[in-house]
Amino acid sequence: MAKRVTALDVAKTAGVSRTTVSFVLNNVEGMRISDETRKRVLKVASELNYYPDATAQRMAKGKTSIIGFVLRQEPDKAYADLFLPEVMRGISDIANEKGYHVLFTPIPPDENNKGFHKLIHERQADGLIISGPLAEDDELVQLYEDGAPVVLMGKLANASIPHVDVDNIESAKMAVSHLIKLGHKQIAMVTNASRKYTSCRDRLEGYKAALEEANIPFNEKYVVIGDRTPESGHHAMQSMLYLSPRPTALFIASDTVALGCMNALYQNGIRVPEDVAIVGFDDIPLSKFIAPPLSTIHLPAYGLGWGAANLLVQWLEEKQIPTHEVILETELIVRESCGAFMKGNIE
Amino acid sequence: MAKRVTALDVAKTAGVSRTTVSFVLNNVEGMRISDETRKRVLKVASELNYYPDATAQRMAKGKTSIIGFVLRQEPDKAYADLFLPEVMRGISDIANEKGYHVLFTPIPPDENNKGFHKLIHERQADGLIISGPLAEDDELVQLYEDGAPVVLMGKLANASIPHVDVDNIESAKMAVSHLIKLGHKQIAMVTNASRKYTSCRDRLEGYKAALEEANIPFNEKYVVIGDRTPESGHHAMQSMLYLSPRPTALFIASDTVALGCMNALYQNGIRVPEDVAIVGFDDIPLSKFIAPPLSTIHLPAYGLGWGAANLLVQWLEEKQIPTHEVILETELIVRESCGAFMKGNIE
DNA sequence: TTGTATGCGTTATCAT
DNA sequence: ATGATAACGCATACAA
Repeated sequence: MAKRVTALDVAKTAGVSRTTVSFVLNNVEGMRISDETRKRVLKVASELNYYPDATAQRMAKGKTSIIGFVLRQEPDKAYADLFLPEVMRGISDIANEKGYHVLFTPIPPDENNKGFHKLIHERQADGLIISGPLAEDDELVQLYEDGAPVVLMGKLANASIPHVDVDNIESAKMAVSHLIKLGHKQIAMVTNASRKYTSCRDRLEGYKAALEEANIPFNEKYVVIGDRTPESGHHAMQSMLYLSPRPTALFIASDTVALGCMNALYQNGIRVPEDVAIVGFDDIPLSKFIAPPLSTIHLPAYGLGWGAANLLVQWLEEKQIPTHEVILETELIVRESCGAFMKGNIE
Repeated sequence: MAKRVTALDVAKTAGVSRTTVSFVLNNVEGMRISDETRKRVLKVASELNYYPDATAQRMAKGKTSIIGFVLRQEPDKAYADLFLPEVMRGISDIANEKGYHVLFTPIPPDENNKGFHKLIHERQADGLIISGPLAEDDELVQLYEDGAPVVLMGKLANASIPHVDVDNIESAKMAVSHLIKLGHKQIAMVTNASRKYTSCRDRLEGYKAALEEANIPFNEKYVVIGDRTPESGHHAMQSMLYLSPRPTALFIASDTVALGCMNALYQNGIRVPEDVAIVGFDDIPLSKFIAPPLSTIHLPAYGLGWGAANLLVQWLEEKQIPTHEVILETELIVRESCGAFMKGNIE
């Protein structure tokens, strides 16, 4: 590879000092530089194909202009979740706009090395977006309390770390209430993730709240743990087939998991929505394309990524902790899997 | 945030010089350092919570230890493709193992700024993995010829840039031949992407080759362009419904696109595989979970990411261009959508 | 075995 | 308006 062109080379060729080059290229205010020199410097820089060295810039400026996106899940699960790509798109868009780069880093929850600390203390990134925090995560809280710019997607129970989230409780309740309104009483739930994640706990709580409101007794046997993948949904469903009475409706707190559930039903000749009604959660891009199209709770995936990145950048630029909580709206999307459009039902 | 702890702080507290600290922490060979000092330095470093500053390290070492992962697609399409996450997992795994970080950067194909050059010349990364190259991409070729470490996922027509890929022609042929073997003669194709991408051209070529081998005339009307998203598949399918004679089988060169096609069929009451047989391409993780489970060509998504990252790291470490071509195996996965298991068909 | 001195390519502060 | 120079934190060749 050709030798690097430095600012000094530009300065020499243009017959000015390094400083002047820096001023021109960075458009420093107040420094009135003759139009002629300015033009000459710009011309030379372009001719020499000069690009400032990012590392040196970081060194001098004391900031990396990198935001880290941390996935707090086992890699196989992190990547199976079809929710992820849209989130990344949201993050990328803001980063792009504000001149940041995105470092992508999966850190499994069981890793005992100090993954977060390392990222921040080594200055790999100026700040972190943490996706899917555990309900308890001391290391994370510690990091925040040390003053590190950390923003969450999802929330942490007992800490006021800035975060972007949806109202998981209310959204889950909305889904289940819809099923109740359609006349169902035996409503089971498959969770989106293991119980150690906040999002799982909250959606479960919403499920319970809806039942309670309708005076339907809660039955522990009607709750099965799904864990982010279609495979886990398939498993969950299998175990539910032998329940008696068999549920007439399912609230599945993740569309990705729901795919696996529906597959298990398909294999067993159980029809959706005729034999069992389903409402999912997330509204992943392909929910509308599967057969039958999935009724679900729409989550603003792009918005979550966008919002988290925005919060973080704000923090970094203004050097003070931004709004602590941003809650985005969700929406019930009625398609076919819940049976609302079947003959006999209104609408 | 607490003031940074530098190597100098560690040296002072331990009562040694900066150099010694550096030697101990980097385990430099040949420098016999007394066990006692070594231990003391290590202890102090740990007590002071010292982490070397990555930026400074980069500066001194002249390398960033970052590999860039570039998506050469319109963002909305890049993220819609369900093939992506597994690729990223493959890249992350290698990067993790070899001590690299991954910079994630979508660069739309129509962008006229020199996206690649910038990344390399600014030294944002030591090398780049480019996903989904266009058939012609002068800028990319230029970069490679300048000696930049660039590895492709997919291949470029007229350049010998190192790449990891599958045999798209042969794989597509395998898919179509399977449909022919099942007795189909009216076989249409929906492409995976627009014609400017190499992968699209090659899969189309494989489709033609299979037809030719079976003496089935090629019909231009039977080829419709899909473009990475379910939406595009839905569109493509709509336009195909009015074809006469209507195809009895479909080769869809992307499972993601196939989802949209199947949805259009579903809406029109056309059954798969009874009315139309389908073979997809990619074997995205959820292909086995949709209804009916999708027969498809399995692509080693994880392996492609892993392989590309591996090639790049090799290049960076050994400072010479690695093997120019790595071709991974594909496999026909027979599920239900192709109708091979229907009554009347053997197997 | 350990310490000294220099370079990496910028930015930014201070003179001129 | 422009130029000299320090500072950023680390690695390393060289000296002791």
